[in-house]
Amino acid sequence: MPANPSVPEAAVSRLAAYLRILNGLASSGADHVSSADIGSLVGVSPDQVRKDLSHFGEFGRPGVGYDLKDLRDELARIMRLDRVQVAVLAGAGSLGSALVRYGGFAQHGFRIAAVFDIDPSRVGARLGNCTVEHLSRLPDRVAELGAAIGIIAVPGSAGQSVAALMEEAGIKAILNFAPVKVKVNNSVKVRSVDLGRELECLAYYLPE
Amino acid sequence: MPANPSVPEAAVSRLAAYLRILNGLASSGADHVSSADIGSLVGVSPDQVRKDLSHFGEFGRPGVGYDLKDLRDELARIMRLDRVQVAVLAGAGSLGSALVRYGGFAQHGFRIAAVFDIDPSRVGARLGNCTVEHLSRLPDRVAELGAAIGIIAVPGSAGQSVAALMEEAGIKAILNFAPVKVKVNNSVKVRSVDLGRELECLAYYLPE
DNA sequence: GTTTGTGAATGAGTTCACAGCA
DNA sequence: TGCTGTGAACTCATTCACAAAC
Repeated sequence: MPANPSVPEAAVSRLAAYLRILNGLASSGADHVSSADIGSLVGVSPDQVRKDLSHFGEFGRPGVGYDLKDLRDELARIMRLDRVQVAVLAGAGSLGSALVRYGGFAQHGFRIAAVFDIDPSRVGARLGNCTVEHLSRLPDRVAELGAAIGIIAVPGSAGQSVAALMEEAGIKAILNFAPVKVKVNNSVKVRSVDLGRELECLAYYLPE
Repeated sequence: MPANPSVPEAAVSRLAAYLRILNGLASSGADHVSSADIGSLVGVSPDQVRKDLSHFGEFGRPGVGYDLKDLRDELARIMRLDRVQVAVLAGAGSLGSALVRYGGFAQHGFRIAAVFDIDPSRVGARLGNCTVEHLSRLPDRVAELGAAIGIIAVPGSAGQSVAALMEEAGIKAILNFAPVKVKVNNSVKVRSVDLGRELECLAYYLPE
């Protein structure tokens, strides 16, 4: 079931949310959940939950619901979150540093195994468990570490060239925080988060 | 033209991107642009550009295109980015600190005018131009500063209560980084960015 | 009675295609 | 000819509704 392109991207995002809920519920004793339970905790309709799951198979029993642990394991497998994913980070500025310190990633099974920057004054600095390395080391290190995920936290002007470097190094998925649209071969998946733009959009909704 | 709800949210986001492009182009001499120019720089179709603009009026001239500065000014007005927007930030942890240091916001006309945290060990610390204040000061300070935007960078467990506090204080738009769905009165606009989930979604697209 | 899985209906947003103006 | 603005066609996702399973 590897990355079926017919599954809406929004559905993939919701599946990640369901998985979190199930992980939370797993520690709290219950052993079955319904699509209504999941939906109300995540904020979507039960129909939506069932439709999202139906892209991948039949996991529930009519009249009963879903076995909590089974469904959790299935979702983790579908989302490739049943193993540790190794990521590398380009950019050790304020955003990059925050991402390394942000515990959330490790907690979700991601390991930021190397950090790179092009600024010599940052190279050699300690950041979390990593020592900042020069960007030119990225290809070698990606190969050594077997990293499949790249995180771009560099200024917009450097975004495209870093993306190209990652692609060349064999990175398969990129989380891009640089405020530019990066172009890569379409075997590489890119998701972009533009913090400035998020705020700009909010301003639109302000009254007068 | 205040926050027409019939305008798709995706269109609003693209308008912000167009505005950035236009700001870039404005310094580079040109005085007219076509929807094709804008589209190719942002990565959307010319049709899309024209359709997005058409929600707000007619800004171009057939056969000629758009006057660069006029369009820039119109978009800035539509997006409420023709004035400085005052924001407050809740959460002075690693993500909150990074957001304050991240120059990008100021550059786009946003001013983070106050930072709050509930942890006494952080209160009083210096962060950018601000001194971290106790969260209980938020309502008074929002009123004093006339802030309309709130940024939530606290753990998930505190997200909902902080959102409620902001709503009560008169905040009209919230950028939420806490990994929970926050519920507020629907006169308050919320956009959420869940960094953990972004990475989780990427994992799905990895081969094997 | 409860809850799933899914084809059909609805709805939202994007793309098409063209009339009309410069 | 070149480019805009926009109704119409289309695509895609969500919601509905119901038969089948427990």
